[in-house]
Amino acid sequence: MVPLGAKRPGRGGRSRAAHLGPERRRPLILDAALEVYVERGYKGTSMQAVADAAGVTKPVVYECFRNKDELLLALLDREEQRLLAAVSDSFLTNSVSDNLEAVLAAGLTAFLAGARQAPNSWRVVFDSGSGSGSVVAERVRRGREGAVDRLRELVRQHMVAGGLDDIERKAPVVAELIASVSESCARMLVVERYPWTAAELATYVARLLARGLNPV
Amino acid sequence: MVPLGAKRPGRGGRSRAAHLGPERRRPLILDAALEVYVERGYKGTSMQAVADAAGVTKPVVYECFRNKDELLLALLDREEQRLLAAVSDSFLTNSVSDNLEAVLAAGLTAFLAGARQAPNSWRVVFDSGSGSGSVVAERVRRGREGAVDRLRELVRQHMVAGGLDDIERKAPVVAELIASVSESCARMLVVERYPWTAAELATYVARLLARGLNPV
DNA sequence: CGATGTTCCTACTCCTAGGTAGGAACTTTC
DNA sequence: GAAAGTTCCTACCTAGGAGTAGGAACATCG
Repeated sequence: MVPLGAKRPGRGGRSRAAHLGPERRRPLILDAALEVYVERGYKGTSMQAVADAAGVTKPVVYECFRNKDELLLALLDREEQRLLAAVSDSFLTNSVSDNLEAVLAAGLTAFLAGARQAPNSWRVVFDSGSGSGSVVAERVRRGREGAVDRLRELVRQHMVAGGLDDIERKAPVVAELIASVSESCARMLVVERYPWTAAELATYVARLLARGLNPV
Repeated sequence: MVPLGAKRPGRGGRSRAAHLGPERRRPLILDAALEVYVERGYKGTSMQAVADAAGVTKPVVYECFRNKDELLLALLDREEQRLLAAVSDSFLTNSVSDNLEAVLAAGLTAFLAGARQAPNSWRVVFDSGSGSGSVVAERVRRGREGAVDRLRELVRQHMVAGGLDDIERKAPVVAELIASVSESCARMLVVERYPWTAAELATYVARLLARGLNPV
């Protein structure tokens, strides 16, 4: 009906997208999805919006991901990997001892430095909390739970070594506290942009926690 | 998708709802909305679902609240009041001194007891975080921000009294930490149902924080 | 160049959820 | 009991987003 030529409804003023195929297109779609997700949140991340941001039309997105859930889970996977990679990087520059404060400081520094190095990844993984619809939220929850489980074991060992009482009840609490404090610190740096470096904040908070945890 | 086979259009098998009028109906709608919100989350809280839960049809809901945002904001207001009332109640049973640990313990006990006493209110106010669409999320954010502001002043005073350095940079961090630790504790009690009483947990955590904050 | 297979785009369908119009049922008042 | 005023319900409209069918543009290979 309308002779293509100028531009039409779907695309703004763009011409036809490059001939890449699903394999090579997929990472680009994820990039676009990340961008949209970060600046428009879960609700604003429609398939149409992602397609637009990728300079492509919806069916192309659907050739790369079967549906919206798969897209978002794939995004979550990728950004989680990125974040873990960044954390690993930072870990290598921090030697770990067996004293609680040092372990906390090193781990927290790595975590915060990773978050600051890949802020968008951080937002996807941690700022999705409840908002995300069912599937994504559930995955985030499981991921966090796994981290807290490991943290709890670590805390328990330190408590045993320190000769504390009532460990079975206290360790889970302390692990949760450390987790939420870590997330809170990351939010201060990434979202609120407090004027601290990752190492500074980690050191300060680790000392605070370690002092509180050590027996009087 | 919906197997509306045996069911009929609007109401299931219910008769006509009582003749109450907007004024008297409004609180009932809020009750229904709370119930739906708590068990189905933000996304699941459609006007239809609220109407069903209230034993009423959509237009009745719209006579009580102009639109969905107004409904949810009204709900947020009401539950926030409930929560504050519960917190005030608990405060009366805890005398406050000028020593940091005692102040923290008293405040935290009140907060946790309030959360446990009105768990559904707590969920609406604190568990809505990012999920809620724009308006509600924004209100929650502002409410939290106000609380952190007050907390920061309190922390600053204590730091001044303690003769600490770099207060302008540290006070905001500590205030944020206390806030997120408080929320984390409330989640342990209300959502995860850890086997602690409010007072126990508050005392334990307050000691931990106070020790960490006091100068060596 | 023409045939073949891939990749992309236009143009739909379907469905959900917000929101509304207008009439039916009830209550109150005389 | 009938008129008047409320309150409620049925039935609809609409926007927007998930997901799809089928054809147009491209690339590649002969």
